[in-house]
Amino acid sequence: MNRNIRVRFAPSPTGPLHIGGIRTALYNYLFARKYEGSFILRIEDTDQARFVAGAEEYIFESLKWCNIKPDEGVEEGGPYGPYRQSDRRHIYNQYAEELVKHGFAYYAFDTAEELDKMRKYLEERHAANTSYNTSVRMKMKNSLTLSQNEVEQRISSGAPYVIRFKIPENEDIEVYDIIRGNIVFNTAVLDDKILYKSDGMPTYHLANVVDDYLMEISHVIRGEEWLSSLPLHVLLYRGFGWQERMPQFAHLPLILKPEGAGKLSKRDGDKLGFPVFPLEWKETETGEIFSGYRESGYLSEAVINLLAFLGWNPGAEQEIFSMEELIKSFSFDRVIKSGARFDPEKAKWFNHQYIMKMDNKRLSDLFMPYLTTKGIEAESIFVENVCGLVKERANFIMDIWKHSHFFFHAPEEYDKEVIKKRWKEDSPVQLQKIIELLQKTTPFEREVIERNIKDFISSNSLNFGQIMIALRLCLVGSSMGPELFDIMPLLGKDEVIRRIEVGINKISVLYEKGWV
RNA sequence: GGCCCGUUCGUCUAGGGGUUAGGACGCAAGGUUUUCAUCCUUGUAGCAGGGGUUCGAAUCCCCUACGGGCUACCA
Repeated sequence: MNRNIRVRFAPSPTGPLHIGGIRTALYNYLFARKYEGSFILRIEDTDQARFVAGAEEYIFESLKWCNIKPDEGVEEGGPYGPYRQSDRRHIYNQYAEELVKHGFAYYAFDTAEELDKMRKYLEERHAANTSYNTSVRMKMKNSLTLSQNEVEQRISSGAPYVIRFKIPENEDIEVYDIIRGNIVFNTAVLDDKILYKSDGMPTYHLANVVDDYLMEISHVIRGEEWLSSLPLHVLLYRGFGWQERMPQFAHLPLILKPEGAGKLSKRDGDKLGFPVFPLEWKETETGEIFSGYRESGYLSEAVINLLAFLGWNPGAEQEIFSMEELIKSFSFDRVIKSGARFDPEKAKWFNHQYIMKMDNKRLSDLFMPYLTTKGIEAESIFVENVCGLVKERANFIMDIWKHSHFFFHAPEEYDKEVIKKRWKEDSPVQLQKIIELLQKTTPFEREVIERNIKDFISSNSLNFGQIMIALRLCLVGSSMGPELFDIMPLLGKDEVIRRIEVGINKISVLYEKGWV
């Protein structure tokens, strides 16, 4: 590669960015980092009608959460700015005009009604193609059919017009795609796409080519949905005389719905119980809420890891990759060509892997807000220790509560099935002895407690499981959770003894009344 | 409909002429554990179909089928 690597992620702020977009951003980012190039974030907001308030901020925040940092962009600035197309609107017109001047484009004045009529007409005749193309453009109202005089008159009188690209009649356009190899398109099936809209804004096609050129983009890495417009873009580079500086293209496979047909879309997630958005998004008009990975208890590292593996793999058996490792291993020749179905179960597994190996401090920072929601206040060192004990059984951040609630409040109920199976006539007597034993246990630490209790059980020839479960019932309320010898020191001597006392009373009552 | 892209276990994938077609998720069984979870072991299941090319095809070519994308003054 003899050119500086410069790639861009170019989302349009028409709504929340979904994980397909995040993955595109990620691949761009990985590629840029790997070759020490630049990753540019460009906002493509040329469609004023589809502008959605807050969408741009959402994009920035999502990328931040994912730890994908642009080198240049709206927020970062940079030498090729501005990085928002609406802020660049003044530069596109001259390029569109240039194409007209050189005969690669033309003005068109057709109204929406006229276009409609044309399509209907062609449809009725079962035309292979109902688009504005080489075979119909000479029948429409444009600068190819109207006299120069009339064209000038219309434009100067302020009549609305667009600029369309004049597609060559019958020519094979061969383009190389890094992922797919050579692809041939015949221009006969292409249409005279609008480059410049009557509202004074360029369309994606014009803006994207002009900006990629001006920003010296070396590689265009985008979703497969753009593959069909690739020949148009190539023709545009050619029309401008920029073919020498045309970027290389890589069209990524799409992320498909977990079941059924089509690419992953907005409503799939909440329908099937997984997020499709990185961050929660609330539709301002309808108030509809779309869940996000962050709010659903996913770790951003896990999301990055699982997204990286949707359409790419390192060719080795390792599956857990940090961002640094991804950067090191990423390459286009290991990007898959076919679309990948999103698998929520595998996503869950990835998250579990990351929660298990996550540092207790960070985990507790993430878990703390959930505790606050429950009205629980706890010291962070205590929460850290709790997280350390239960993290391996949590798939999501909030699962920690499910596995640790007994650390924060004494049991109010006792699992009846467990009482029935494990509580015995003499359980209260034995537990009473354990209370006495624990009272004398100092320091109240894991090893000491364990030794004392084990000695007690064996010297009295008691059933280990029976005693331990009775004890667990008192402390936890059911037969779940980490090792009791780990739980007790965290709870503290006083609380442990108090819980056993309460447990003896309450469980005995249940047991005697035969409620179990 | 037209054009383009694709097709290996249910899902994500390894594999580029000779493999018992490998791994992961899921699922199932067993083991470990005072409990739950983790963990370990084992099992489950796949080259879309048909033609070629070849001594030999998951691998190369063609056709069919199926899936997907695009087909807007949207990106």
